Amino acid sequence: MNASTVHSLHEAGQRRYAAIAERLRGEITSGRWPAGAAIPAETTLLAEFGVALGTIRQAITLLVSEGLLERRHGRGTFVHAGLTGASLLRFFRFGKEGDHEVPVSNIHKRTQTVATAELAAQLGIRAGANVIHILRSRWLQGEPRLLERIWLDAKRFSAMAESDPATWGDLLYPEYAARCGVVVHRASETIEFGTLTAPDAALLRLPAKHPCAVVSRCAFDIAGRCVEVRVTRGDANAFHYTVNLT
Amino acid sequence: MNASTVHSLHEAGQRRYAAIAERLRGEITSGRWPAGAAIPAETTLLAEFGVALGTIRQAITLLVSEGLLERRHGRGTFVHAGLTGASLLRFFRFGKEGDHEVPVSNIHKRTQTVATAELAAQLGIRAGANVIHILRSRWLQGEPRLLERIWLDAKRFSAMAESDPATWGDLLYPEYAARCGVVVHRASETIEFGTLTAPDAALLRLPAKHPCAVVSRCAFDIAGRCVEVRVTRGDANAFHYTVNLT
DNA sequence: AAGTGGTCTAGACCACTCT
DNA sequence: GAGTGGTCTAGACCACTTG
Repeated sequence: MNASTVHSLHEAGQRRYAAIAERLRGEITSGRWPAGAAIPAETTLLAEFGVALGTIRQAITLLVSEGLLERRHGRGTFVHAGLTGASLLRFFRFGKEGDHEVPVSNIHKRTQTVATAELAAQLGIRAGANVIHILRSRWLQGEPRLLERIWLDAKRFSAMAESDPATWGDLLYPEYAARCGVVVHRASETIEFGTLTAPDAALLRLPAKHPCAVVSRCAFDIAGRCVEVRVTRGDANAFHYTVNLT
Repeated sequence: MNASTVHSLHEAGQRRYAAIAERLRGEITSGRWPAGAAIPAETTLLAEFGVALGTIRQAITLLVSEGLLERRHGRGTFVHAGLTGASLLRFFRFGKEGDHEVPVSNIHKRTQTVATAELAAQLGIRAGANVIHILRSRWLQGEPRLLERIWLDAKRFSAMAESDPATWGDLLYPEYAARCGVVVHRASETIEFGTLTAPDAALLRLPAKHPCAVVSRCAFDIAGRCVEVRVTRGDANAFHYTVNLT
């Protein structure tokens, strides 16, 4: 990391703390500072950039507010470790209220196919590029509750094509991190209602055309690239979703 | 506002900026500093509390991050003005995509009734207390799209019981602010799936038992008290809702 | 004890908004 | 030009975590 241009960036009208934040952001999004790792101490950065403590702290505070960094008092500042996925499925209501058991995964299919234009646009790859497609159901209390279709860029996730699905855990995001070095940092979900096709209904042990909730998710890495597209269906009558709005 | 205790609070182990923030929070949540009003300048507060600029700024930053204050460079710091409600209904998809027209309101009923135990618990009043109940539909492109049931504490919202509904605008939150001095600061929504009763279906010009999305909202004022309970129903096939997760 | 982030000071100067 | 919030400095000291 070369600090020499920080002051010249400042001359160009940019704030010093913003210039420093941009440099740190580069270290993070490029992966040179990997998820979960500690970044240099504030006093180290202060000397490296030749600025006052307050300026370094302002830069770090900015990245903390963006969710890229986490401060831990007395220990250091760390690159945000990413989502496990467990917190993203708290929305379906099955069995006991307040029960946050992770549903068991049952992989039905893992195939390679080519991206449609729409999927390619979402994943930021070219139409016709290879993608991995996963079909799985997720079980709670011995019953299939959710049906998930997942698409991944085959190039980036080659380890997911080569490894044995039986060795995967119930949560896929830790697998992405461990096997492919891809950390999911945020996600965007769209909720709609529909009805189940006959094959999907059979997998969920529901009648064909049964009403279902459809949750379409795009998961993004720390650099803001979409890395996974996932469509989840479940019984509409067992669906509830809570959101806080400001 | 008496600043004399700030340093003594500090002695008690609390941080100075936290003690100051607590004082400012009191001015806001009590209504002494009303929504939309400017608070004293940083230099004024600095002198009043006898602390350095950085400490005042840290206190204000805390309240900004809580959504209680808004900074405007060169103009001042203001108490958050509250939600209009327009941003809360961007989620139903009707007509053209990206169209954010505000649906026209049609009041069907405004009655006084008594709170059930559940409603009273939500509104923070005693069971059996008087509440105002409003039934209205909301129209877009000449069609009824949403059916809303709204409950308000009759004591706090007496102006909504006395005024002529024909004089209300399509958005109720500005009416609450203007007529009752109640500002909606945040809201919590739960989404579920259901089917329409015959009377509700008739008002929405849909067949009885038609699938519907049910959005149940609690709206909170700046002090965190629930001031409105609202249940909205609309055609499930026209529903979509997008959320960002971190 | 050493190292980390957190708080606080006192003061200078910059950038934006309004009159 | 006057008043507001925004940036930056140089340094002191506090609170938390780990070896």
